[in-house]
Amino acid sequence: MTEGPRRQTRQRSAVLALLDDQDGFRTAQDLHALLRERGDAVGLATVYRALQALLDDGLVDVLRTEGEAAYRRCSPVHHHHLVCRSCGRTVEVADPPVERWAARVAAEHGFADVQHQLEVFGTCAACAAR
Amino acid sequence: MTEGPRRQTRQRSAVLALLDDQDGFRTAQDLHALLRERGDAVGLATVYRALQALLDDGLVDVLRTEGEAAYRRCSPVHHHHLVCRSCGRTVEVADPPVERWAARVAAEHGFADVQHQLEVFGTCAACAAR
DNA sequence: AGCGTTCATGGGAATCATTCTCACAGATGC
DNA sequence: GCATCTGTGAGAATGATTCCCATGAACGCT
Repeated sequence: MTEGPRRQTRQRSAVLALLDDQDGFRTAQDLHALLRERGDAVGLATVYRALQALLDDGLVDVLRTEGEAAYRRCSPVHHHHLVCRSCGRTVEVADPPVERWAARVAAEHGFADVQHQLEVFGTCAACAAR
Repeated sequence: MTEGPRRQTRQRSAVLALLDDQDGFRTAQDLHALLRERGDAVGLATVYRALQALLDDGLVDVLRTEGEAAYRRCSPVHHHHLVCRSCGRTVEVADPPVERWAARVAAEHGFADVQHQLEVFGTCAACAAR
């Protein structure tokens, strides 16, 4: 999963820095447009490559719902997200019980080398008020 | 989510019948090819429309991982999947604890109208043996 | 059964995200 | 500074999904 050594370039730093400023999940296309606005333009293909690399290194999370994939900067430890359906705001949450539950259920069915992905969607307080 | 009344057509029945015969998740393209082999051909666009309708009615589950979406016939009650990474075989599992956990965590952060999606991936016993 | 309305179909074009190609630029190591 | 080798970028290519629209088939009614 973690690939060999990465070369540090202006473009990769730009993508990561931009992600740090974002609150919720952003698509590759969004990031590309934002970078262009911001002044330090990066090729679209490069944005995709940078995101793939960051994903391999566990520095971003990906969310594939409808159509396009969305990325978000995240802590490198395992966790899940609470995502607002309407504004995209996200909260990282840990879930010890689910970890154990997943491992147990998988074992019961003879599955090994287990991973899981869990996303919780809802409407956040701010959006519900509207 | 559940749309208006649906018209019952040969094509929709064919898609649903085919899904009933499948074991794991299948992409729309796969289903289209299988239907063609089987004799009762259905247009690709129609396969997509049928799957979308079935999805709205809660009769199939969708899995969006890499590239294309995969669909599978499922029971209409809420549940999750244990999916073999290598052969695609799936097992439906219920998870009362996660339900409660998700609801509680969401409430703590002021989120309402909560939904969640959880998939567990692993290598099934048969595939691990190889 | 006949009929009209309305929704579904299909095939090819259109869309859209993502990946590939390849010549060139820049990072890294010495 | 230099050689090497990976990263970049623009556009083409790919591939899944959706749109368009003329034709066909359900459904409700009589």
